[in-house]
Amino acid sequence: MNHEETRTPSNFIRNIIDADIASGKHGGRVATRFPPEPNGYLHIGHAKSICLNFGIAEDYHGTCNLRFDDTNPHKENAEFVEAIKRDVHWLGYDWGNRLFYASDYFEHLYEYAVELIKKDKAYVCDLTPEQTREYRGTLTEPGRDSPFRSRSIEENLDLFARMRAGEFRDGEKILRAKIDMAASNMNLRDPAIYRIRHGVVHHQTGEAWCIYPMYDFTHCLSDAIEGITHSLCTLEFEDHRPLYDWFLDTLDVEHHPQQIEFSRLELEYTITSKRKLTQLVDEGHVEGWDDPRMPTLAGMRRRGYTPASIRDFCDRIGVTKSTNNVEMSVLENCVREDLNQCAPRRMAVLHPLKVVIENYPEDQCETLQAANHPQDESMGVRELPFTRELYIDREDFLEVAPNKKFKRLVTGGEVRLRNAYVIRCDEVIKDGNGEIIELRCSYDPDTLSKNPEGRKVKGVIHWVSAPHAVAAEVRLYDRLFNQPNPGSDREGGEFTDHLNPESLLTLTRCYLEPNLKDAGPGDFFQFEREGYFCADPDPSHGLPVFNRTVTLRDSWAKIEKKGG
RNA sequence: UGGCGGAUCGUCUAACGGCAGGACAGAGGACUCUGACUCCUCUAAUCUAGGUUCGAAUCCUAGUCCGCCAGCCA
Repeated sequence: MNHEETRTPSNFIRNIIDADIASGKHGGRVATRFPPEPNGYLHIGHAKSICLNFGIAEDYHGTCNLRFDDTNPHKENAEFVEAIKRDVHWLGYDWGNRLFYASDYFEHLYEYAVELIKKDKAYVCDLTPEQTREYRGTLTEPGRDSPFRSRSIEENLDLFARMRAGEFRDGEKILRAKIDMAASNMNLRDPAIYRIRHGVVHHQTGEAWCIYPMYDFTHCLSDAIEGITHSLCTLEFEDHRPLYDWFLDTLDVEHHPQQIEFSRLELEYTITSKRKLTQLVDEGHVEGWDDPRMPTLAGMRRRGYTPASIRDFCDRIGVTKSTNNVEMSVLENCVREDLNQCAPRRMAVLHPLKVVIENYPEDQCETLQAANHPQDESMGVRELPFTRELYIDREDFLEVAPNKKFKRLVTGGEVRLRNAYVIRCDEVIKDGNGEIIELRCSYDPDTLSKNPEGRKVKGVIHWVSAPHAVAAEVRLYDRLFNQPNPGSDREGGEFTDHLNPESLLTLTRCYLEPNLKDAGPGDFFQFEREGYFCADPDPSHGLPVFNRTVTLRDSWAKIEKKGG
């Protein structure tokens, strides 16, 4: 196959859609929807669904609605609604004028419920929640009919109207679909479709309602009302499909969308359960929903992940029904690939070690030029001040080379200062504790943008001019959990037991090249030889803060590891 | 012990009865003023057992293992 332009690989859902279009089903129309409940922030798992639904709409010249599944006001709020809209937009998708709320349909849904009652397919039930559970039976035993199952249509109509009017307390009555208490599929054992909820203010409908429809009843009808053709959801709703179809077959609706289920994204070393993410925030294990260690879109944005890299990731992991556990390296590769192309290069010293160039004039300051990108000239150049006193990274100097492969600075050895001169280390200055505090070096004036005569200098290290350096705080992030599957509590432990205590390392004394002084929130860079970083919106103690998005691929670390 | 679903290189995924391919990871090498990037080479898979067929990852039969379901959550 040589369809290089075909970026989006095919999958079983697209195959179904292709077949539907070929057969003329839905008149060849494609309409999807992304239906989050506004009870938390969007995470990487939602990104998979967003890319799937909006991606299909784009490729098939169809539509994709953003619909808030807001039928449980108890857990939802307007802050989440706004955050979700912001994150979908940030990811690069636009719902145009197709923003909906399930609550837009509350009146319509109520009428459908009345229709169900009139068809003798729903009844008001007075059983307590405990009794309902007892009557439901178990996985292996059938349930028993509720004693209220045989109420007359007239009585049900009256009772349901009075439920709406607020005549009954929470839990006193529910409206149930009349299906089959002996069904092997538990969802069909007369599921609840309306419950009573007093005293909650719904973020959209306020106090207009005291009864709220359940998911199963709401979702299929919302899809039908919006003319959705393919209703894509995750695997745990597979058992609900017969119920989805039952409502649409029983009621008089114009469209009957097709529900198709795919497997949830599982990512190594992370969790994507909303309950658990909420717990991380509430218990203060992280700083908030947008903590750069969170797998939320808000967190990933703050961490420096680009929308393009997340979309690319979603393309690469594919869509199937099989259980999966995607390696972190796939995600990391996606950001590196994107950032490598578009991130300007800068120099930043994370663990400063003072270097004095003894043969460089004390009052001299040269302005050197450096490319913003080694492969992309269009990104231009920047200026770098070079002076007698510099900082290099402590990790780039060792008194004695540990092995022949070590290319950095050693006592008496030479190294190239990136974009500048070759220097030699002549003397090591230590404090009373034997700690190295300064290096005395000399430079070769004849090595600016050319190789030294008669010898080879293999190593190149980064540096900043001491008097020009911008002090900054740099935060190095590592995985939030130290277990590949922190969410699967096999041994009955809490998932928080697997939190990585070293997920955040804050460096408070870093020195950046002066060009970084004007970086604005969200600006991203490659700090050469260190990784990709982006400017955090909140300064710390007056210092600019940079977050490490991801390290560079590091083959030296592998060599070191093997050698040690 | 009920119902529904799943199983292909280490990981993710392709194949629609006809050469098991790609990506990530891993190994080796080339290049390099980033131990980055790029380039080249290599390693590596059809859950098991039968059957149908000229030919099976794909169809059939019987197993095995894994996931989901007993909210007035979604």
